[in-house]
Amino acid sequence: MSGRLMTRKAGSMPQPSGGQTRPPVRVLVVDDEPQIVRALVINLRARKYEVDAAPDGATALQLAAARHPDVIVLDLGLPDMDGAEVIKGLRGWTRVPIIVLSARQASDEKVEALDAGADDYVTKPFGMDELLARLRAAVRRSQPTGDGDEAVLVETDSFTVDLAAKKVNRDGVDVRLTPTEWHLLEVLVRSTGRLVSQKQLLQEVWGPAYGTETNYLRVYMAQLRRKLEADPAHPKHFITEPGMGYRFEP
Amino acid sequence: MSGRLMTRKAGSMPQPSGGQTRPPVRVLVVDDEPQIVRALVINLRARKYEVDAAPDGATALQLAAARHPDVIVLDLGLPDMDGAEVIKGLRGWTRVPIIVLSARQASDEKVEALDAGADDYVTKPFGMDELLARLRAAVRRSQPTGDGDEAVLVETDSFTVDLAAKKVNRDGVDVRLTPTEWHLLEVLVRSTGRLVSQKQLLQEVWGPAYGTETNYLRVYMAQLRRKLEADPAHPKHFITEPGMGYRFEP
DNA sequence: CACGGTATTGACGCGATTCTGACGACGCGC
DNA sequence: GCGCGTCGTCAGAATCGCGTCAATACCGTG
Repeated sequence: MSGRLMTRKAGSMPQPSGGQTRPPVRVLVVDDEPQIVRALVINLRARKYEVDAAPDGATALQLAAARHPDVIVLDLGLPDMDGAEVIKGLRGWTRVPIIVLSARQASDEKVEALDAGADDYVTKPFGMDELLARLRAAVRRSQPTGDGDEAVLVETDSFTVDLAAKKVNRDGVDVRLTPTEWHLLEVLVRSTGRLVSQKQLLQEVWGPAYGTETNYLRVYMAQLRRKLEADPAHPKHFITEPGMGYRFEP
Repeated sequence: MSGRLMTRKAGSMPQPSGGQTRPPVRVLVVDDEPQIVRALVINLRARKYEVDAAPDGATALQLAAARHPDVIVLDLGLPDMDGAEVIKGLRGWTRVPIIVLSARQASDEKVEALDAGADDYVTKPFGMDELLARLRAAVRRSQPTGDGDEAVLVETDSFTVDLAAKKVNRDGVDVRLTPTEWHLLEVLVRSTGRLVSQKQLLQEVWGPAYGTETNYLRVYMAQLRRKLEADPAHPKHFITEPGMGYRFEP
């Protein structure tokens, strides 16, 4: 085994997304130098990114189409294609963030790559910390655009919840909910299918100081059911798990 | 430094937006070194950007709130505030792209700035061409999110809002609105159908420092309704969601 | 300096929302 | 069968938020 690049910088580096409960982020690394690829793959995998690698432009375009990465790290000195061509090939159909790597310091090339559609440009040799930070920035930036106004609709057979617009529609008419009712519904819907403990619900909606006032839950759960369930006495979507908590089922 | 600090309209350089018929892009330059500011302002104005400048962090935050720039160029070595503080102050209420300038090459500082919410990091001395390219990249990136998917004309049964012309027409006659009224209407209309929280409204219209002065909202919502609603006492388009915010419905 | 228009406050009444306690129903273990 | 704990329901009381009005401060213009 060749000498690995141990670039793990200890705890000094803040990593906002935590790395633990972050939704999986897929990275496509495009470089023809094996040692660079290896270093990147090791570092990225260590930080729980899903990593694909491509050694040339053709493979890169193919993998990008097949795997739909969340961000692409692209070296410009590829054997088969000009870097700008790769970028344009990608930009023809996707807005995925592209971070360009290059050994050349020349300003012209930076301008060309950026204007071709790249999002960022890092010159080699680069600090792994910096690249990772730029990668985080690129991913963070694309989050709202990527899925900001989609997948916020949750439907059941009797009503529809729009988390973005904060609207509930039932039989074609909007249902008015009070702030507390909304908050409660939101927490439940965000954990669709999973059990949410009473303590967790109370602390989410009423604040960390509340953990035992289960009567609040009973009152507001009843109001939610009255407003949303077809038969409030026999709820089908807001399920009580006695002694444990509540569960929302679509 | 590779580039001169002179405006070079090089024909070879692709300028996607054309430069002439591009919608006006507002840039906020934050730096305490007058010569840097001057160079940037000259170059940006030559390319038809609208430019504001601030010499320190406090002014920057204030101007950002007042002028709503499309992109911010931020020097880290400000006299009054730490750079990361400025970034966080901005990120508290806006996603405007931030390009950080700094004389320090240190990787730590780059990581810190990027993780605080910056979009890009350029070290001084920098090539003007490169900075402009990164600026174009930042603006291009934010276009779809910024105002890509919203209509310029919004119609209701009693009035029409033209966001581009900044005009409201009711019963064939234009309605006069004060700047604050416009700003409020604009924010609401840009989120047509969606609920906008009072905090968000306050921070968008009055600035990031305002988050609790809900009486402002009450006063100006009343004025909007009086000017635009058929029956101000029973609004059909400017809906109050008690305890949560307001919603514009067509 | 006076003036008109605009923005910022403060005060008040009313309706809606939240809190709270009481009661009965149900399931479960003994 | 009985006691116990948990849940659902209800209604009154306390609180909060909103719309409204009016007074004051601000600011550029003539």
